Amino acid sequence: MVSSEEVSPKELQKRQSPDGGTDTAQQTRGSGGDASQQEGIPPSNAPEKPLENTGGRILQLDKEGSVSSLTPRKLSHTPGSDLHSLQSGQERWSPSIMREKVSEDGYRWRKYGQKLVKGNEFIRSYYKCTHPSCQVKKQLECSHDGKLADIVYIGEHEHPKPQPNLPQAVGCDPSIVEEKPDNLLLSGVEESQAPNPIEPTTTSQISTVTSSEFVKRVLSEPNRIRDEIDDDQRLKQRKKGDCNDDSTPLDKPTGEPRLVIQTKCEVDTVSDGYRWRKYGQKLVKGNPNPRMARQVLNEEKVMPSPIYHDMVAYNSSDSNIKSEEKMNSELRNIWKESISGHESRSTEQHDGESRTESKEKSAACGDRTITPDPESSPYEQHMLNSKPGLS
DNA sequence: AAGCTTTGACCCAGC
DNA sequence: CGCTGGGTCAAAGCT
Repeated sequence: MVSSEEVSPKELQKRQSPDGGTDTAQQTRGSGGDASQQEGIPPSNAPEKPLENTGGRILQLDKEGSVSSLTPRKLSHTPGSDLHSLQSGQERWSPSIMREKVSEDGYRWRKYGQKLVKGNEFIRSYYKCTHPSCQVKKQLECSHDGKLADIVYIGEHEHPKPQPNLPQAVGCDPSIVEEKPDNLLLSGVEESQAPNPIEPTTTSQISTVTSSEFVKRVLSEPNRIRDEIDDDQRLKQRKKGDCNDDSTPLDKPTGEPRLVIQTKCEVDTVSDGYRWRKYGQKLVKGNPNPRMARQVLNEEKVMPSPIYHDMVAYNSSDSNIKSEEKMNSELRNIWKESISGHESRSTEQHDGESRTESKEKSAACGDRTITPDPESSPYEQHMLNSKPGLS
């Protein structure tokens, strides 16, 4: 909505329509209407998403986080564009992102709903994996600005990723970008974030089930990812054990606790990369309805600019939970260790950041900051370490 | 023509 | 028991 650029017919429509444009009208119950534009995600129509650049860089991945392919179709700012911009530091892409959009996670997603969640702060989009037998879902929350607030994955893909080369429908996961080898940004992002979660310490333990694979992918390097992914997935699945191969383990509503790891991506001006920070983690019980989690999230996500990312893991057994606890303690240790090693690094980065935009970020994040929470810290540390695309 | 997004409405769980 | 809010459905429209 904000955009002042071209207005697609649809947009016009929306604007004209009562709801459409302005959204946020609360759609408490029905969602519909409004947010569509903000979403920006779906490229298909929404040209408007304002990219956000903070200081020349875009902090947000698209809402979808996806990186769409660059084929030029309509221009719009799409989410992906942001990424690009990030990279190039400027323009929106023109790309058509719509259909060509590639989900970073490598899967295809279909949007089946959108809703304005409480407070209207964020618009939540619901996506389902288009794979016939896959019931994985993901929820993207975007701020009005079009910034990606957070992503929640529900379930795990039990199927191989669609061919990367094939045009992806929609999805974008900010977090994952493996699909595009080229994307520096993306790769940067991915890597940065990836490393963390996956780190054996954290990831594997934490998100044993679900997101693990996802995370992994993210972590893994863009290039090799593809090949590895399949293997990884398999391995993970095996590890999971409790989950059946084909079924969607996660989606089971029945009281399986799920672990939601909330991470935020920040642009590190200094290193020129991205850093992912864990800013929250919670175990959500009950049905997939992330309500509880949401509350927490809302609290946490305060800042618009950074990219937030939630990883959700479903734990099917208590044992998992326990392991998590263990993990926590382990993490603490790790964290301590890392602090010594990291500290220098992380601090440096911070410092660097502070020079430029960092202020914004820090300001933003700073609030929520991840305090030395034993749990979070480790993650954070990892993230910090992780270097954006290099390494 | 197929697939996807949009969006209003419905359903259901939690309070 | 009613209200609120989140998740999903499904028709319509668009690419």
